[in-house]
Amino acid sequence: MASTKPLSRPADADEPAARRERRKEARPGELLDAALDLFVEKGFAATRSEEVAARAGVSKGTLFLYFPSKEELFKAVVRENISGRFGEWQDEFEKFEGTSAEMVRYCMRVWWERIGATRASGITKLMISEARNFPELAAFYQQEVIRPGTELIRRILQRGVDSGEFRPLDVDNSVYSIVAPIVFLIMMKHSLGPCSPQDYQLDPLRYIEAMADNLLSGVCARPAQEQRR
Amino acid sequence: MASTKPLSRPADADEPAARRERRKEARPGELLDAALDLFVEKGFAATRSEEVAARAGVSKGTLFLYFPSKEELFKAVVRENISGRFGEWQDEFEKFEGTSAEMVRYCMRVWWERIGATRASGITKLMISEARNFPELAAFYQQEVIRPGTELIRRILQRGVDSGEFRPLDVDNSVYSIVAPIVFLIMMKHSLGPCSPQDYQLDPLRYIEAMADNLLSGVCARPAQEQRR
Amino acid sequence: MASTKPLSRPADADEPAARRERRKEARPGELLDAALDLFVEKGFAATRSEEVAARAGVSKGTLFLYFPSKEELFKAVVRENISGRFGEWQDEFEKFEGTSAEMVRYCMRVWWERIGATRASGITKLMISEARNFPELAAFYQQEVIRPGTELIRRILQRGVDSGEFRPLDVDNSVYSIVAPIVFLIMMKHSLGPCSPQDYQLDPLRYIEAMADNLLSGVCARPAQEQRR
Amino acid sequence: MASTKPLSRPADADEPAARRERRKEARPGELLDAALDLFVEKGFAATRSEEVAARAGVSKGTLFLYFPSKEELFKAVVRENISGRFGEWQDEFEKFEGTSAEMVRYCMRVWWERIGATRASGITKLMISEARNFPELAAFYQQEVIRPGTELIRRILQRGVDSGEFRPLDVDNSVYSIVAPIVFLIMMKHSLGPCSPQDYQLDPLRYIEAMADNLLSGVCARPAQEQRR
DNA sequence: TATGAATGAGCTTTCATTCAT
DNA sequence: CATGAATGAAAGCTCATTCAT
Repeated sequence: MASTKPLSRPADADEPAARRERRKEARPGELLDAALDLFVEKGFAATRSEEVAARAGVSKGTLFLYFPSKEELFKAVVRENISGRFGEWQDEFEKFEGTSAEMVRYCMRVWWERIGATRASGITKLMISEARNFPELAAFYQQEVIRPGTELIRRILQRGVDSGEFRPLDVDNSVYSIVAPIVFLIMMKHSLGPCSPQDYQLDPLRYIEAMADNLLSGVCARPAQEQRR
Repeated sequence: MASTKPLSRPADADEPAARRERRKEARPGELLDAALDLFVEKGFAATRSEEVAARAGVSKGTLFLYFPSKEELFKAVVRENISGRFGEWQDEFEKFEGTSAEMVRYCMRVWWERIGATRASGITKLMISEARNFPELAAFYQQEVIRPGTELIRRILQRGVDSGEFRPLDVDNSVYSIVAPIVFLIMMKHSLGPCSPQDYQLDPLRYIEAMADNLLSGVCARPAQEQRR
Repeated sequence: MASTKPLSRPADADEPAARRERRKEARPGELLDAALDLFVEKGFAATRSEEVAARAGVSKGTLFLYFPSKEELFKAVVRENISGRFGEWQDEFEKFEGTSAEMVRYCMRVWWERIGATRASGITKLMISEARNFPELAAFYQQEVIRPGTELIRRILQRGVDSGEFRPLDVDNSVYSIVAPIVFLIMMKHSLGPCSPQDYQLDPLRYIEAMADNLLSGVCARPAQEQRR
Repeated sequence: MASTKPLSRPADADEPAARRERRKEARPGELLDAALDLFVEKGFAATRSEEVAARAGVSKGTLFLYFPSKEELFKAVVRENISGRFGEWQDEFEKFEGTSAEMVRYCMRVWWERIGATRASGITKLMISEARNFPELAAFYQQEVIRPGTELIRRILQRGVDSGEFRPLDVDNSVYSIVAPIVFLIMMKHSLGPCSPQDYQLDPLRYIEAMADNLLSGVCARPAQEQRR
């Protein structure tokens, strides 16, 4: 999880010939990867550019060949990792055939698999830690991630309410019943988790299961329950 | 929220005479207050000690008179603001007479009033942002806050399960159905919130209400509902 | 001439008591002195800030305590050394009782004594070397030095022409018959002079004398000459 | 003045065929041209080798193919542009048939046409700005330019004195009555001139005329004047 | 030859920390 | 106790120079 070693370019098969070329094109990506890890781990200010370069396997100077400043590097890291997957998801959910409860479960699981479990999740921690220092970026993140993300979830909930599958909800706020557990999981993964004793580590899949169960069924016992799955 | 002046200790009626001496004794506290605000806002590394001193109304030198280093200042800030209120709360809940559902609601509301709405909430953001840079502090926080906090909540849930008021739960994970919304609210308050447009600001009390509703009753419609409040 | 050693503060009599205080007030001046010498000698870009600090007897950090950047230091050096002496000179010349020829001689000699022979003359070389890199400063220098300087000299010449003591002149250009030798002398003093063999060193007073003689009398022999002095 | 493109060698009729090869041989010259312009404009230290290469239309690497270092490039620029034309001029003046006054005028005009008005004049500014940083070069310049130049002018003056056309002069210093206006004109052209308002721009030919007039006839009115030209 | 990606010494600037007053 | 001038290690960034292609 957020390995501290330079990402080995996968299966670096390198016929000695074209190596230089391939490197050149890979450089920005390798630098962004290294920067993401370090920014997430230590924060923007505490990360030294030289360290980013070193982790990407290049020298200090090379970093500045591709990014004119540490701040621009930060911006690039954020932008790079916010490839709007929301459109794709939107489609997926529009075609979804199951119940809204299934959609909620599916949504949370899929999020974990495609974002939460990957390095991209670090961006969330990054943004939360640095938003006040980079208001323009925070606004960008708000636009590109938060707004479409909450909108997507709002629709899922609204669909359930409209169909009568869900009770009438304060939809605006209920969105966070899905978002908050997800964001919390990321925070654990990237900050306190690595510092916690074994018995406090979360098991992400079970965690998500429980969050979904509680959200859908509530914790209160019910007279007659058909309940989950 | 995050006032820019040292929080005047409440009702500091300031008879002009004794002010100087009182000030002197208040110094460390004023410094810790100023430091908390700044660390929360900008992070540890990006906060300059001179700014802390200035906000506390003293000179740079004075800061180092009370705290031998910026790192020690940070630790003091964290320690100072982790008042183990859990003992007191433990008592409160032990004497609590209502249903477990009421306890959950009460717990969340009380947390908001006594922590969430105050400057102390900044500590959470601080720890999440800086845990990796201060592992000892993270462990301390784990000990003093997370462990007793989750324990407290676990008991509430367990009580409900034992009494049959709650259905059988994955109690370990369900704790986070309460914790996550709370932590998420703090994060919003201290990082993205101040950068967000008006219509994305959370209304804390309604937010908590919705979180509690959803947690207790679930979002799925029920055959016969007596539901909330 | 532009000594390469730190200017020893003269007779540093320093009663041990007030030293810190006195230093503090002297710092900016000492730094400006050091910077002037080095900028004149090596040019702006080739002068390292640390060297300026060292020559002023302080550390690198201290320099930036008084001047926010190397460029601001440069500007301060130029401004500091352009104390508009032209007003004072204007008066002096207005009250001048002798012939216009005497005025020309006096003007050149006085310039040498009060500017040329002092460190202030370095500013001229500095501006000429760096004007293209600091157009705003060049404009400032144009305004504050060149314009009033040429104006002053133009009046002297015009006075001579008006009184019939001088022949009708192309006054606009003739101004440079006085300015050019002066500027040239500075250039020699600050650039090639220190690199030239002994026998090519100018003797400033004789040089000025010759320039004035030639300007006033011309080099061509005259039928009947009362000539110089 | 100081064109921003490599000066195309005159009449480079460019039959498309042979261009490539010719280019190759022209490389060093183009680099020297570009370097001269930039060194004159910005000084040695502030000129980036990449910019020199770019202006010469080649890559950074190519520059170092022809010149082993920036310093060597600088030296080459100076050497290249110090063509000892003095031999040729010497001959010209030896055969000169007119009066010594005419020689002085001719000398100044010719200098302007053949040096002053060309890019070669930049060398003077360059040497004056950088002499202290390149003492060996300064010595070289002294040898190759200053010494023969002043010698040449000294002979002109001495000829006039010997023939009785000029009055007895301090010949050593009087040389600078010719040199100083010339050098001053260059300085204006290359440093403050481009930063000055329109009305402070010199008209070189009139300027030279006035300098020569004043030098030959002096500014003082004469009883009977046969005067100039 | 020519290129331009890569390097790293070196420079400007910052800021935690010290200490004379 | 309190100050703030002074320090210098450390960080961001530049650019002359190298070298694989």
